[in-house]
Amino acid sequence: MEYKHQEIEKKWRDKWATDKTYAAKDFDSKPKYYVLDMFPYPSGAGLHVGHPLGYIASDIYARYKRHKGFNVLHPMGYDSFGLPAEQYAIQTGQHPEKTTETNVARYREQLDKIGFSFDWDREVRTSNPDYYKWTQWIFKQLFLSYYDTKEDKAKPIAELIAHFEKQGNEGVSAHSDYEGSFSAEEWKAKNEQDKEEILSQYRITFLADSWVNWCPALGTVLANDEIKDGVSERGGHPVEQKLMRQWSMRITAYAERLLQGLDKIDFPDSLKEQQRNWIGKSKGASVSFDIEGHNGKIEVFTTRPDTIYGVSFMVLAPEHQLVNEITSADQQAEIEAYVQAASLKTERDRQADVKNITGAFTGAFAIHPFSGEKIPVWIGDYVLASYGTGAVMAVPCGDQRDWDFAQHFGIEIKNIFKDQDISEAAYTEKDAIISNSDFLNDMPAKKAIGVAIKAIEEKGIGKGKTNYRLRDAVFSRQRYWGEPFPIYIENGVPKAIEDEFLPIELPEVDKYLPTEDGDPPLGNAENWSWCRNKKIIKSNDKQNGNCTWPMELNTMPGWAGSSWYYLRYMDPHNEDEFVSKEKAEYWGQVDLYIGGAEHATGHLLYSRFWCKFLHDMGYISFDEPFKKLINQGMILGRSSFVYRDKESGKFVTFEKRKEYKTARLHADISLVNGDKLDIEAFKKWRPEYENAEFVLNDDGEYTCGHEVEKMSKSKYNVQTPDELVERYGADTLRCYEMFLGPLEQAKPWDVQGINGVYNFLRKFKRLFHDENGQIVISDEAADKKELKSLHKAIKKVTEELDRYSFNTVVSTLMIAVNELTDLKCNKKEVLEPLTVLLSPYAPHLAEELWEKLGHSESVVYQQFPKFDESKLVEDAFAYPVSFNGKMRFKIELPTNLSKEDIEKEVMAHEKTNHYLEGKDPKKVIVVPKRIVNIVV
RNA sequence: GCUCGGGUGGUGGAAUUGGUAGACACGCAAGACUUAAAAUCUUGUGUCCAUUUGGACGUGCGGGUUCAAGUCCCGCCCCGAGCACCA
Repeated sequence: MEYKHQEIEKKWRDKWATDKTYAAKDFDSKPKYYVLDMFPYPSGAGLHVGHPLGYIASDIYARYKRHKGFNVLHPMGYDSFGLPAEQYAIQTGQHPEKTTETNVARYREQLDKIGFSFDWDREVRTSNPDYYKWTQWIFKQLFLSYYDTKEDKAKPIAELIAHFEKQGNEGVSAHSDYEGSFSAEEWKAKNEQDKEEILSQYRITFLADSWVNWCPALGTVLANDEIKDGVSERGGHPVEQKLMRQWSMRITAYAERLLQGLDKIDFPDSLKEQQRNWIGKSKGASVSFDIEGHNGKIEVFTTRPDTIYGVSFMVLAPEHQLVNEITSADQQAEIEAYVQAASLKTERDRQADVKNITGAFTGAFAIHPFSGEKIPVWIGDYVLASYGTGAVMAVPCGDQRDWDFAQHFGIEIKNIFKDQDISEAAYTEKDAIISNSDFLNDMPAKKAIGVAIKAIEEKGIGKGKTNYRLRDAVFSRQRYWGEPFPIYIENGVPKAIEDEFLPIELPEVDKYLPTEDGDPPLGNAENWSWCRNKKIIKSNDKQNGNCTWPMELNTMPGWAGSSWYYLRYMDPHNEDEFVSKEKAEYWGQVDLYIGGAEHATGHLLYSRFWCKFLHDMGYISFDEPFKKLINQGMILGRSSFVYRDKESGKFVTFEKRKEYKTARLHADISLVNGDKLDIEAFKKWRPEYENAEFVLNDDGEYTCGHEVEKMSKSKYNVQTPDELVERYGADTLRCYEMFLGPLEQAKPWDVQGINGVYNFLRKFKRLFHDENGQIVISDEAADKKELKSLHKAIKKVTEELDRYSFNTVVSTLMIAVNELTDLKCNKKEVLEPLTVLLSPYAPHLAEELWEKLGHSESVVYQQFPKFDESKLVEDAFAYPVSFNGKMRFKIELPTNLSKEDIEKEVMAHEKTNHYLEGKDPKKVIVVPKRIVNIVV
């Protein structure tokens, strides 16, 4: 009897599409459940078997929840703005939209073959104007808001302006870089540019000159999370620091809430840890040091104010503003040379150079605020301009870097720790007793921190302060294929374009490279400018020249569209709102979110940030987007290698490779079966191998070497799902990908075991048929053994799915099928629920069998079978688990029995009696729930 | 260096709260059906000792708690991931 998976799967795929079987209903009496996948960037390479892993898991869960009576939202879309399509456009001139269209079509085709229960009517694409209209709109809300630190939420900037007009910036509690003060009159007297200069220091998205990561090779700026090890994450190009006028997001305003919010969401520990790390909260104090002979002060941040008497020098970052002012004449040349050298170093050089201690003395001295001592002021690139205040008070006895610096330059190292030896290294633990420190003497360090902060505050030289490592995120990119900003620049002042003109659609350009003036690609668009009559002029209308303002030429980064897409799925066709309040209220948070761990500090942090903002503005009622997150592990490729003798050019089998001088070459995995090379296929693979010669092993075969690597085209180790779907069917692929191991774990792809899963499905199908392929389903009542098998499976599958253990479910079903096959069970009473159990994993086959059972309605609408504990009791048995003067028995019994019931059960039970035969049970002791101690 | 994971047969991996370690599957071996191969089916498969019944040892290493430890506690070793001049 054949398992015609292709036929079956096509039939149901078509039916589901026609019937819109998986459409999610807005508003339903059923409870809602929202299962989301991280939407893909549609790349030209298509899907390999690693991509659908997470989608399969989420699909299984979505189907399970439907069976459990939930109204499930399970959508899919595309993160379709991005670099590859643009680079392809630069090379070929093909519009990225076209490339994207093609790739999306291919993705869709591949996805459809795997039998996902997506509600495709809700598909979104970030590059679609109907979608990015709302990305632009949200951007505007951010632009038109500031963060009130007293109410701890974002508020409209109009309220801040009203405040300025009434009483200047006095009494303003806002997250801002602005430090000056002004009265209402002074505010009103300012011109528009000056006002904006100040406002931009309050806005949540703002345009400002800031130090950014500039990647010359990509021709764009990058956010911190787009840089790994000092080079761009995409392409690995060097990155340098540059002062540029750029859009940024004041995510730092949300640092504390982003940190606190982690406690109420169910994310993997490692990911939470990464976010905590990224936010990098540290508590301490800011302290100002006077400078001898100068008005300025050096402000430092320290986590160890208790060590203030250990300060023996100060270090400023080379970029620090004061460096020029305070440098003495005789140190001028040295300092300038050092600053110059530091500015030439890329981020990467600087990191690589950590062990090299460099610095220069400014010639200036700071005054110790307590002792009044003169402290030399140095500069050094181990102090980062971007963290804290860009200056540190150096305490060599308590900080290893300071210690190294002092040692290197022969600066004094004071010891302020009682009984600690600091001759070889700094003592960095916070458990020392402080000494040589005046009023802090004899205090344990932890106590001294508080006392020191109090003293600092009383003296008016600083205050207790919390610092965050998190930086504001650069929001503009010098690229074409992204969302245009809904912004024009009027006399140097950025202004938001009214909602009625959104979306601002991407203009056509004839080339996708920067302009000759160095403007971003949008600078190539003709008449890309804003007219006072509030329209982008389409024609080359010179006479409007005096009433048009330049448009913002940057586009938004990739994470703009992906920061809120989960909301759009709730209401994808709404033309008046990004999501209606009612629908956002109904669908609420994403209950289960599945995706890769690589977005830990990017997408997952930005989405949380935007969610909190939209919550603050009253658009949505929740302030965390994702309730539970699972990171699926990467599926790695198993590369195959052939070994070519460098002299003869012969290919040497793995066993004999050491006898020759060989070079290792990747061989396409489709030419290899169980490490044995298909020699004929290999010869045909590439023309240059046509006449290849081989040194075979003793069995006359060619064995390949192998290694586990990332799946990639260039390694010839890519397995596409398509070929497997064709050969084994989507149901097999789905089961097999789950069966491979725990979802979260990285695992090498190995097609060896797929036959086992395929056989399982065939065996499942065989329960319904006789040897001739005739349906044999019996209406007879199932016996106890059959029911036990079934209910064991129901119990386990339910428990396993409830704890997201997707891999073990397959085994459980296999066991059930094996048992029922042995029992020759063909009872409808058993097969019906069993089919529903199978349905999330192998939906096509389940539908087919469900139909064979005589049902006209889809199996999708069936309730998940309920576990009946009493069905297990019948077959309870006991066995001895240890003998040590006392005999103990483990007995399988329902867990809800009382101690007395268990005793009764044990005594009454046939098999127990069998074990106890000839013995006289005296006492039964219940240890844990299901374990019974019988003392004999 | 810091933080978080993780070490179980030839392989992928099972093992709720401590309770028959190695489920399930792959691979391998033997057998059945075949002229033969493939496919399929049956049986076996942690290691060691024993011809059998059986026994001993076994979850990275060393201790400990317990009637009972892969699981809990203490001390190490190794692997993976993330962060890292963050003051």
